[in-house]
Formats: sequence, C-alpha cells, structure tokens
Amino acid sequence: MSAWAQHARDALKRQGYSRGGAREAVIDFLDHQSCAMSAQEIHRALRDAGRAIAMASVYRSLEALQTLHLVQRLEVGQGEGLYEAVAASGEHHHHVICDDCERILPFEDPALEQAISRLAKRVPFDVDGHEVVLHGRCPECRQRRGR
Amino acid sequence: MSAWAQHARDALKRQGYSRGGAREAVIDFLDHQSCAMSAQEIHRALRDAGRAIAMASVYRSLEALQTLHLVQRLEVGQGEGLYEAVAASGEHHHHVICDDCERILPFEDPALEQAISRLAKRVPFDVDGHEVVLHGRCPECRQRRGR
DNA sequence: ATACGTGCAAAGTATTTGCAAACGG
DNA sequence: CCGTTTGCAAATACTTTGCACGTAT
Repeated sequence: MSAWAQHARDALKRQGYSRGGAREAVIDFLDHQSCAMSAQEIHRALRDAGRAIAMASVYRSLEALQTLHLVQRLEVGQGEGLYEAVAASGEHHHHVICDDCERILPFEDPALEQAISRLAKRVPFDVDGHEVVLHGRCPECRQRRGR
Repeated sequence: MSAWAQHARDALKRQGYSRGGAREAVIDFLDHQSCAMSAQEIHRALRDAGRAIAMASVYRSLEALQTLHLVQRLEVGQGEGLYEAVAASGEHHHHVICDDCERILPFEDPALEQAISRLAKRVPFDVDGHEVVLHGRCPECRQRRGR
C-alpha cells in the first residue's frame, strides 16, 4: 500500500470513519491509478477485478474522500465527473484533454501556478482552489483525423 | 441587437442554418447576459419573459451555437453546464465561483493567458482552448458563514 | 414544395437517497 | 451491542432523442 492509501486511511480514521469493504476497495483502486477516472469506470474496474461493490458505494466513498480533500473531482467533458487522488505532499497538477478520444494527460507548471496565485489575490473572492483544463487533440487523434 | 447577436446570426446563416423562433430567442437572450447561465435558467427566464420554448430547443440551440464556437459551455459545479456567448473579438475571460452560493464572477488576466500559451507549446497535444476555474468564497458568503 | 426547426414526450445517463441487512470496533 | 457502511431499488437532475407538425426559404 503506497503513501496515499495510508494517508487516506489515517485521515478517515482520525475523522471517526469506520472501515468497510467498499470504501477500502475504492481507496486501493484509486491508489493504483495514474490518471483521473469516472465513478462508472471505477465501478466497472472493481467488478471486473472480482471486487464488485454497489454503484452507490462508489459515490459514497468518493464523497467521503472528497470531503477530507483526499480526492478531487474534476469536470472535464459533457456529463461525467472524474476523480483522482490528491497527493499528500500537496503536489498539484492540471490536465490536458483530447476532445476526440477523451484521453487525459496530467501536467505541472510552476509558472501557471504562480500566475494563478497572484491572480487569486486580485479577485474579491477568497480563493482556495483552482482547476485548469486545456483542450485539444492528442497525437494519435491528430494523425488519425488528419491535420 | 448588439454585435454578438449579429455576429451569431451571420455565422449561422453562412453555415446554412435557417432561422427559427426558438433559436432566435436563445440568441437574443444570451446577447443580454453578462454571465454564464445554465440551460435550465435560460429556459425559465424565457418562459417568465413570455417567450416560452421547449427545453429541447434550448439544448438544441445551444448545441448549434457551440458547434460554431459562438457559445462556450463551462463545467463548474456538480451537475449542470453553464453557457455563455463567446465574444466575436476573441476576448477571453475565466471565472471564479463561490462554492457556497454558486455565484460566478468573470475575470481577465493577461499573465495567466501568457503562462497558458507558453505551456500549451510544451505539452504533446495540439491545444486549441482552455478553461480556468477558481474556487472560493464570495464576500457575502464569507461574512455570512464566518471567516 | 422541401428541408430545417420546434414541441412534446419518452429515453438515457450520471448521481443521490431511503431503508433494511451486514459489519466493524 | 450499537452505530456505520453497504447493497438494492427507487428517485432526481440534466440532457438527448424520436417523431409529427409547423415554418422558412
């Protein structure tokens, strides 16, 4: 079990949550993902792995994890949210998405973060988070669809 | 009729669309909005203004407008998309959203745009658009909920 | 006249909720 | 044991689609 899963379990315990099979499965699963996934994908993957849990439990687990900022939901496309583990270290990245095939790639950029943190001081809201999504075409789709 | 509505109608005509009451109403409505609105809000507002159209027509109109890049959809919260007119001039802004009351405020920031355009050259995708959402608390909610 | 736009109702998809049974501390 | 978590099914919310009819060109 890598650092994040441990971190997540500690945080849940500290907040008085008790453990249950469904949430444990979601934590283990997210722990091994490199990119954001939808609730439906998580559900299907667990079922295919012989670790079937109810759809509702997927959502409830994700909700709990989001509340404790252990998981972050991102809105990228039309109708479904994507969820990904938030690094305990506070590392921070954003995503570029292919509008053809929905492929998602994470990236980091200090200059972008700096621009945002400066900007955050200039708006009248108390800013405590942000999300950046770049849209475009991945190498495969660029080639496949011409141009 | 301001510049955007004219621009939109020209573009639609150029693409071979013919005019119909529902889409005209949506165009007129969006033309007078200062901030992004959901399809449901647009529908309700038109109905309240005595210009009732079918929900399906709101979505179909928005879809056509998005296809021609006359309208942009943004994903901000949990389940509904927000739509706003895209300035003919190519002007470009982003949004800060209050996570308590859902209030949205647009902002512009050249430094942010610059950071993004530099970044766009470094990722392996062909980037042709982007979206930035800051999350936080608006002045009213900050006061109301304390801190 | 003919193709496109619109309204209505039904279908879809993503997510949430109520409740009883199973489970963990 | 007692409160939390889970599964199941029903409910909700948003959006899309099929089809018959109206309207623009």
